Amino acid sequence: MSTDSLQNPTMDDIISLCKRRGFIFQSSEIYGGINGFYDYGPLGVELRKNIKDAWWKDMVHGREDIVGQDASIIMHPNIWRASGHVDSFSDPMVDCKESKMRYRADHLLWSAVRVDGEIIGYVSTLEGNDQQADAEKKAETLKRKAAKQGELGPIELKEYLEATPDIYELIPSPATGKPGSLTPPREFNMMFQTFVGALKDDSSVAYLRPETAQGIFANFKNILDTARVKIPFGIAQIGKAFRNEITPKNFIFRSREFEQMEIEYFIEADEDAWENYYHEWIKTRMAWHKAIGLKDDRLSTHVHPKDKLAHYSRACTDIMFEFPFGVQELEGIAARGNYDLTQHQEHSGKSMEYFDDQKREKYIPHVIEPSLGVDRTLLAVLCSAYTVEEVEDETRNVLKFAPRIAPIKAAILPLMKNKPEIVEMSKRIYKNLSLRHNVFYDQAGAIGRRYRRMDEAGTPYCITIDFDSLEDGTATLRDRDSMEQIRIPEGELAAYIDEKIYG
RNA sequence: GCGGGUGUAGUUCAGUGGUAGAACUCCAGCCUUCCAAGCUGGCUACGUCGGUUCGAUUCCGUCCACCCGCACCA
Repeated sequence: MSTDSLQNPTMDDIISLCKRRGFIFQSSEIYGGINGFYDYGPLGVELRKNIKDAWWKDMVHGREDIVGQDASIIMHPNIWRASGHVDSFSDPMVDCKESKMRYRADHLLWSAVRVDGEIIGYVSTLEGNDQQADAEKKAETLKRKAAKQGELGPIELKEYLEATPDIYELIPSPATGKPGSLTPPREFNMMFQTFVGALKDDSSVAYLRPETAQGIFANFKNILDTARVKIPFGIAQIGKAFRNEITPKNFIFRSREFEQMEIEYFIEADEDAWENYYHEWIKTRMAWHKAIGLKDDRLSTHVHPKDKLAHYSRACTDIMFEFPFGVQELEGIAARGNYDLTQHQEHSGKSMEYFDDQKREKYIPHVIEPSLGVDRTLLAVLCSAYTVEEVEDETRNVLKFAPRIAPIKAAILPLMKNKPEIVEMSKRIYKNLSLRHNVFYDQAGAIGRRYRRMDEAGTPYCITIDFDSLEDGTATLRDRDSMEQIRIPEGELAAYIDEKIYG
């Protein structure tokens, strides 16, 4: 039987399949949907759970140096002041009414233009390498147009936020070069707000967490005191996070409610210690992505240039995946120094220091943070698994999931549904296997059709019971990818599937 | 937020100012010893609200959602 892989799937292919087979639905669909939210159906929830379980098993259970936790979604609002999210997540934006361009207010720079000390107008530019040169050039032009003689004063660029309201309308739009079209800075807060308690006032404002990481830092001391951990060690967490994105897009890739799998890995505070851990984590995480079935040739890394890093950050590498809509970030691995713990020590007034028995000294540990999106990973898994093959002039849709993360591990299919003995044996096998795996029983339709149904659900094994089974106690086990069949005694089915799933 | 496009069955698409049709899927039955077979029957749709009209799925507007650009993405 010859098989050929056809071209890569488009997002439409993926979305349509997700809907058709019950992986992912638009949230609140019967009410017209809600932008940026998605629901997981019967197959989706299994796939998602398996991905999370694989991560937890490999990163927590499979390692002696990492423990888990699960912090609440709503936490003390001061956590988000300490982390910087209250300030940095509310980016003030400026719109140009003329050109319809939108700018971050801290990226839009301006300066008064003085000739012999007298203000003759304003210039604006965008943050960038040549911002000063650009502004000075514009100032020259302005001076020439105004036909002014005299000495041009120095151009001192300031952020738009530093302008007073009466100056907003004098600053020219970078797009049009003319003043009068820029709006005042407007807040776009990315954190969802709610109120804790019955009273709706400023003192009861709380936030849905925009990341899970801070819940780990906030519990650092508790875990240090109870879990008998020693540097280096990590705390892992899987949980929902919420961001009120301006523009959610690309299906579940950027949604407003999503789930993260994060580790804060605490290490010595020496300035030269972090680099080894950092590179080790990049390797570990990259290997994990390949192990759950992401296509090797679609994975890559992106190293953040030093000048783009936050001031506290030592280094950051993203693991990228080639989605149908482009190469995008899957996971970020950041060396964050001890910024977060230090911030919480300052804001909470509680010590975040660790006493190192070996070194006989106290320090605030540094941290490496591998942070991964569950939904993005799931989408990458779907993109990697989706295969269209040509089989004897028919096309076959197959999701080639690694057996470990496949939603359904095996389907039990009686070859005929109107032969009681075959049905009885099939149900017995189904019941047995269902004790340890998510298996599926299907007796409707021709056998070929049932195989194809399972192919599109990504089920790695189909077990078929026929007349021979009644005679010799074996069943046919059909492999999803090769479509080849072998006969296995009923009693060995469970062990065979175990072996394939867990290695 | 802006510009453009789209919205009819589970999916992919036809079509109409007099309330709709296909293919595949799905369900039931018959048949069938292994890769979407056949036969019979069946379920299921005009995104929302409003306007025009005797009558709107169709024309117009609104909202919602999706897609493509732009901008944004700690």
